[in-house]
Amino acid sequence: MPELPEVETTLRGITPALLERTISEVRVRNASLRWPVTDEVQQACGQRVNSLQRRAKYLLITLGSGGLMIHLGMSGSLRICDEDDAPRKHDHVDIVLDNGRCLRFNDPRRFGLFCWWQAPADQHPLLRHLGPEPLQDGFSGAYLYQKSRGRRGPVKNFIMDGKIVVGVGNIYASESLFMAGINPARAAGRISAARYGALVAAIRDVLERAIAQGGTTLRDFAGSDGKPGYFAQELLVYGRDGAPCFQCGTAIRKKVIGQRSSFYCARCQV
DNA sequence: CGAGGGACCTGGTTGC
DNA sequence: TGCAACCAGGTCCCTC
Repeated sequence: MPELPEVETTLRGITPALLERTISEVRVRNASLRWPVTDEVQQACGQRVNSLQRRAKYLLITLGSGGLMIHLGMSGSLRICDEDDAPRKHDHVDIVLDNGRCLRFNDPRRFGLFCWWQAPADQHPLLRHLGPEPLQDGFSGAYLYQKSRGRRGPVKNFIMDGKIVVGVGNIYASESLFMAGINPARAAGRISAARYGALVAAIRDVLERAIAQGGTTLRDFAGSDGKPGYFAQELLVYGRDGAPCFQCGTAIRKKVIGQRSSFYCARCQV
């Protein structure tokens, strides 16, 4: 479900409710996520929330010592509620605050992650090998060009590889490649530096606009306030197979690349 | 090292 | 209406 804009939307939504509050309890109703939720998370109890951040699609809640890390996987979401509100189906974990409010983690498919980390967070095994953030310095056309030399695989897989750059998921990979006029199946190592410059600009542009719209709601994404994201209406190719390209009118195609559905215009994207 | 495929899950939609 | 098949916004891990 969530790509970087949806995680960023969630982060911004939950931050005011958590910041500078003390965690009174961590309630685990169902520990069987992708990795089992361990008792380590109980170290959060009694600690104050110093800050919340996002790294890639991971949410980091920094406490006085160590912190909690949450990943929403394909179907996860977070919302703020009262601690005694009746849990809904797939509400697996609660972070109960000292004011009776509660951060509730819901994840039907249970691909998500809820774990404890010890500082420094960036040395955590899941974070250590991640590439640069797409909206920060260090991510540039020159960087992508250099990293892609010798790569024979499709450029779409390349930009979705978290070791190369984080946060570009299936929707925004298709969108940014369309915006840059690059065919998603083209070998990453056979794309010029200039075209990578255009691709970086497109990735930044689409992610920033999606964040401004509160993310993309395809079927069930909602921010922490329960509201959907409105970027779906700005999608240029994703989910539009058979419909006319907005640039040239040719029917948008759908093709499986790297086991994921990809959408593109065969005429505009070379 | 890179590429490709399977794995982990539930639930909504599609097609017979 | 019933039921099976297929599909879904992620990413780790194993093999070649």
